[in-house]
Amino acid sequence: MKYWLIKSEPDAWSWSSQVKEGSSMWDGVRNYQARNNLKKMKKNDLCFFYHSVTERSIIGIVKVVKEYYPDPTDKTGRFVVVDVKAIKKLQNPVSLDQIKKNNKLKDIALVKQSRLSVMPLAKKEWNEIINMSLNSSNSND
DNA sequence: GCCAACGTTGGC
DNA sequence: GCCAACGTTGGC
Repeated sequence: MKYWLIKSEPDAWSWSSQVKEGSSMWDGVRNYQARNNLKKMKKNDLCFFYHSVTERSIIGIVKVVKEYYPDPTDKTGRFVVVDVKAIKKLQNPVSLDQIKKNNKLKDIALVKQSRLSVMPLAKKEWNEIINMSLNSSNSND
């Protein structure tokens, strides 16, 4: 079981779209590093769903329900998608600000590589973010 | 194969 | 809305 974080601009594809659709393709990735991460995803891996730009918060959790296959929206045939399904919304969204302030999370790609849209998370980083989502008063650590 | 130019992303 | 950072493209 691996853990990931995937980003979307809520204007393009939001958490509520994901919930409404249930299981759906995670398409539109046009970056090789992100694609390579998609290819490493296994069925039942979990991903944080992050809203970029307007909200800059992790809002929910999705599960990989189908491993990678070619992205039908990509005419070059170079990129892939996975299918993901909304599992649950976080009790409290975890904002980019909170993540940046958390010393245990200072090395995650979300902070260091702000443009990467699909990134792996270590289990302890995953757990740390889960903890933060359970505790809205968690501003410092 | 290098690198300048360009386009895109995403934080601010 | 701006712009820095970064990835990609294409000319050489």
